[in-house]
Amino acid sequence: MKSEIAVFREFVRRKGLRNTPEREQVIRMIFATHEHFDVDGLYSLLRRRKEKISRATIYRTIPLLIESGLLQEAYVENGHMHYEHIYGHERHCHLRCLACGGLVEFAEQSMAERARSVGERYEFVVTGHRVEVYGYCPKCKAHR
Amino acid sequence: MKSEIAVFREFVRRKGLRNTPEREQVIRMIFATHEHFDVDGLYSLLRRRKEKISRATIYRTIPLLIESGLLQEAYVENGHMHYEHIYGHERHCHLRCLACGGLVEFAEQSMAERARSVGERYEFVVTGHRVEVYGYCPKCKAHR
DNA sequence: GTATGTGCAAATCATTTGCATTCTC
DNA sequence: GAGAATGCAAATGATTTGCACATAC
Repeated sequence: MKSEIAVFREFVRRKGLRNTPEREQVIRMIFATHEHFDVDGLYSLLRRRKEKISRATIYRTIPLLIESGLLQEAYVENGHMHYEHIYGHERHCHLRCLACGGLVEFAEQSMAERARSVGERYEFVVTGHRVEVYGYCPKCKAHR
Repeated sequence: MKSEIAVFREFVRRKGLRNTPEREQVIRMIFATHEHFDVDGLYSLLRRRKEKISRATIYRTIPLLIESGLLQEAYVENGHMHYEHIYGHERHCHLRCLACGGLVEFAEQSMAERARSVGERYEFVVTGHRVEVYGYCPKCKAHR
């Protein structure tokens, strides 16, 4: 299996774009973190590692990563988007508590299968899916 | 089955809030439109009907509608949130084309069942779910 | 060498908020 | 009558963009 960087290099070449050290740093950092991130968190992480990459570059890189299949939007929280890397991972779904905002992840093979079969029914080429289930977690449902 | 307005009135009473004609207009308009909407679209619709309701009121009403179970966030498009009313409807899922942005809706009972069963596994009280599948629609996949 | 990418700071745009006024209960 | 809700306009905060300089191919 190709590395994320390799996938991105190929994508960039195919599109006639250019690869840069900044973009590769962004990719490495994204794949070094366990899972979700937002732009500001990523920016801080990069700064802490002494990488001088601007927010603008991060914002400009993200659509490329999505288009190349490395990344997907996960959910909006506190008014801004959160992303998750999806290359080389089992997809997971999110279970969100509406009261405390808590997030539980779960892997659900059957969701992925259903997503694919629905896509086929509409003659789509399915590349991803996102599932969010909400309700009240054990702690919060007790408080109601 | 109670009307949306009745559900909201009860919610408001239970929370010790107040009902207002503005809120009821918002609810009527949301349930009069077939399905998805965004704040600006709703605002324009209301204006066209000569209802003088400010954007601020719409923004302040939406969280109440979500909490009362009438509405849910559907997806982010063009940088802003889109909502869908969910009371008295079969839930539907979305199939999105990554190339042209096209949206197909589908009802998928099995998704709802899986959502519920996953929630139970984590001892959540499940109140809703959101599924988005993406890929390339028949027209766009041909162009690649 | 040329087109693309980067960083910065300013601009944009959705959403939120302070405040004076109006309205529900 | 008291606490809530509304409308307006200003504030906020995430994201985008113009531009001058740097860099990949």
